[in-house]
Amino acid sequence: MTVRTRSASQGFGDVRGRLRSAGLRWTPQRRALIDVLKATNGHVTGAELVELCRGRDPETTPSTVYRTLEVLEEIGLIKHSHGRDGRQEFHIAPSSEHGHAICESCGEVRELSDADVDDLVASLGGAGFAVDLSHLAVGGLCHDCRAAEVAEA
Amino acid sequence: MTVRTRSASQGFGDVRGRLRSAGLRWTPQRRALIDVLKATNGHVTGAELVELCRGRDPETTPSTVYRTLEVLEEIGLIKHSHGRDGRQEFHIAPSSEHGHAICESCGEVRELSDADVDDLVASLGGAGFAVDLSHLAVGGLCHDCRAAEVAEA
DNA sequence: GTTCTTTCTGCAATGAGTTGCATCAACACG
DNA sequence: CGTGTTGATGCAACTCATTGCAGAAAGAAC
Repeated sequence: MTVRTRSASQGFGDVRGRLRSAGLRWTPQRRALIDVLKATNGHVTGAELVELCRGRDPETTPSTVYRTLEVLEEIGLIKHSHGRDGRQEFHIAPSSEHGHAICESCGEVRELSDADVDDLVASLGGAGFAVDLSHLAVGGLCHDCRAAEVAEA
Repeated sequence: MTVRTRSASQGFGDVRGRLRSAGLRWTPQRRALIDVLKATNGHVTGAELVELCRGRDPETTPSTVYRTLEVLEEIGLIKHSHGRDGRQEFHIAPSSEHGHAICESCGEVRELSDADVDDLVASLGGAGFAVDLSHLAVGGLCHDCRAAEVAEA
């Protein structure tokens, strides 16, 4: 059913088809947002996406952007999580689910490997809790920022 | 320096003194919020706290509540994290730091044990990332909700 | 108790994100 | 190509949270 490739941007090839087969529509606004998403590599906040869309079409309204993001998440094209300040961060859906480690000082995001979380997933799984890796966010300090804090003290 | 006890509510015994020794002030508004916090056991959102404070004093303004929460977090009395919807959740500071597993369906929150996260902390620590356990949030489905979803399908 | 310093409060404005509702337009069908 | 159905859009209003600023008041000193 689902074709699995390694490329994260693979899914962007036939968004229209994916929407249609879900009974959803292909509109200029959605096309614009997808173009914007294609052009970003990494993680973007909702507000940033609204701004970027406004760059293409100044008429863009936030509600449409956020609703479209919801839809795109439903069809598995993107994922969102929440940064340390509680703001949404979107990223194009990876081929495999993964969590994120976010530096609370500089905001740097790194992806968690399976090895990082295996034990946690197993431990909670044993307790009946099914972990949703895509929503796993670990706060902390990255190597550089920790070094900087130590130097300060 | 810091007296360590097992009781999470221990710290609430001398908030006034703790504030004073940090050059901060003891005001009616802060007293009200602390009373409210004492009365909650578990996790509360910012908005809920504002509402609860309004119950005691209808004049309460959000900015004061949020700023006081910030102060209380600075002196280590409470901690906050972000729920699956990005809203803040506050809880009285535990004797030991711990993460949370949040059910994305029913919102149930359970605390993570050290055993749950040991491997993750070690793994990231090896890569130079210092995990802040109090900000660790794992999304997923609790036992009951997972059973319900399976039954639906 | 009066005075002074400095923090805190409350207001008003702002930003991020969400929602209800009337209107509009994809797109399937004839 | 015309038409009808249904999903999408845009607006306006709303919630949660944050911030700048002027005035209020806690607490220390006298």
